[in-house]
Amino acid sequence: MGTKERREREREQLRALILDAAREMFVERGYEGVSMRKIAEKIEYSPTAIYQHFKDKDALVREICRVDSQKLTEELKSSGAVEDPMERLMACGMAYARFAVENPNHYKMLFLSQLPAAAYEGDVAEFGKGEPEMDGYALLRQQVRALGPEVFRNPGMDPDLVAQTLWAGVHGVVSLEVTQCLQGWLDWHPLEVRVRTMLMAMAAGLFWEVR
Amino acid sequence: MGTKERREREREQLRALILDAAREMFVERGYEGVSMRKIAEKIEYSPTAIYQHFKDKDALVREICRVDSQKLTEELKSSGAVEDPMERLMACGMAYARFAVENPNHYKMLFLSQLPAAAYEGDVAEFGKGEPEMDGYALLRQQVRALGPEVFRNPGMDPDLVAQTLWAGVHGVVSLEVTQCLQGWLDWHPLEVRVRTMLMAMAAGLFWEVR
DNA sequence: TTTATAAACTTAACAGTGTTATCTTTTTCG
DNA sequence: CGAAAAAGATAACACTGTTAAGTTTATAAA
Repeated sequence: MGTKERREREREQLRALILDAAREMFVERGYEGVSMRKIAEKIEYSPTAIYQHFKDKDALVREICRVDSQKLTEELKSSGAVEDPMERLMACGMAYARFAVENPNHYKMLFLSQLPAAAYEGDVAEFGKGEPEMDGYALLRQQVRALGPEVFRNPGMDPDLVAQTLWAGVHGVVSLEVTQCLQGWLDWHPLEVRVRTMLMAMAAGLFWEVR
Repeated sequence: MGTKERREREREQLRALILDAAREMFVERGYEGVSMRKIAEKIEYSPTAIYQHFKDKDALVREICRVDSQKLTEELKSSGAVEDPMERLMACGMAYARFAVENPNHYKMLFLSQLPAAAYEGDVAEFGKGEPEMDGYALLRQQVRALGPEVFRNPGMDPDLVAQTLWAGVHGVVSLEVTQCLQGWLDWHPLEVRVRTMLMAMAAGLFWEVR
């Protein structure tokens, strides 16, 4: 009588197979560089088989992003080991930047395309939102709050605004890096220097008593 | 024998026609939303006619970007009217952000795709000095230098690094805006608040005596 | 003016894309 | 067993960027 369970399990296995193959290919060649047909070829199924598990290419990519953005959150959580709240925040920013340059195609799909926007309209998207364990932004906000309101240069400033500014700052540096938009005619300082400078500048600008 | 001149002029006219039609369409629908065939249809030529003026779609987009990034530089130059160097720098940042949100598709093509990168590889020498983005960046650097070295919190800091950090900061805010990546996931503060906060934070972090 | 030539332009095609209607095969269950 | 359903494949549609080959048109030479 466990046939139904087995069917369900097999279905899940194929879904996982698709996701794994697609992930690998997207990581290597980016969104545009991967076609449904090539994914199908890799897993030795017909292209239509994929459509029984994902509505379309975007839904597939979105699912990969959803899962992998949790990996980003995991990376960020590694900064939790740092004692000092301010240094922890800096470590979090550096971890973020590291993830981005080590997974440029993932990063592009996550934060440089408008795919997810349309995606998160659905229901599964809300999954984990607001919980620091699963939501990278929530983690960041928590870390900002942990600094205590007394370190804010502007006492009335919303911690959310601070968090959003910090995020945008690091995002700005790494996104200019991963899309090598201005490579060649600008003498960029090394990435790590730029990230560190950005973090230091924002920290010194937003908070008291930094170094 | 002005026939040759006339031919050249007519050729230039068609080129301009293509550019204008393509620009309008790209502005409205973005890179992916516009096909060579649709451009051709709009100007009432066959698709191949376009290829006599531009090597491929990327070259066409690149040319549009090249011209229009000059417009960005013009916008930035408008901040020159402001007397105080620090306030001028802030005005420049606000102008940059304004351009981005008013021309989101242009901004995406300029700084959120890797098109230009691949483009400028071939003929850096040709573009080189007069490169519009270069001018925009040069303008920013000039404004940073105009502050004088005594306002740098870190006296030894390279003005280029400062300029690159400022750019990245504003770019981070507006790029998260134009790709509405995290729309719905996050309760964003209004864009203008975020840009202003970013500029204030970086200014306060990088320089002395801000407000 | 007629003709060769070069430029402009189009047609038709190639190889690819995401997606889906239709069909076939396989599996489950009464 | 046979019916029902699920899984999967084939073949097609309507696109895409791009180009080889052919056609028209305008120029320059004879």
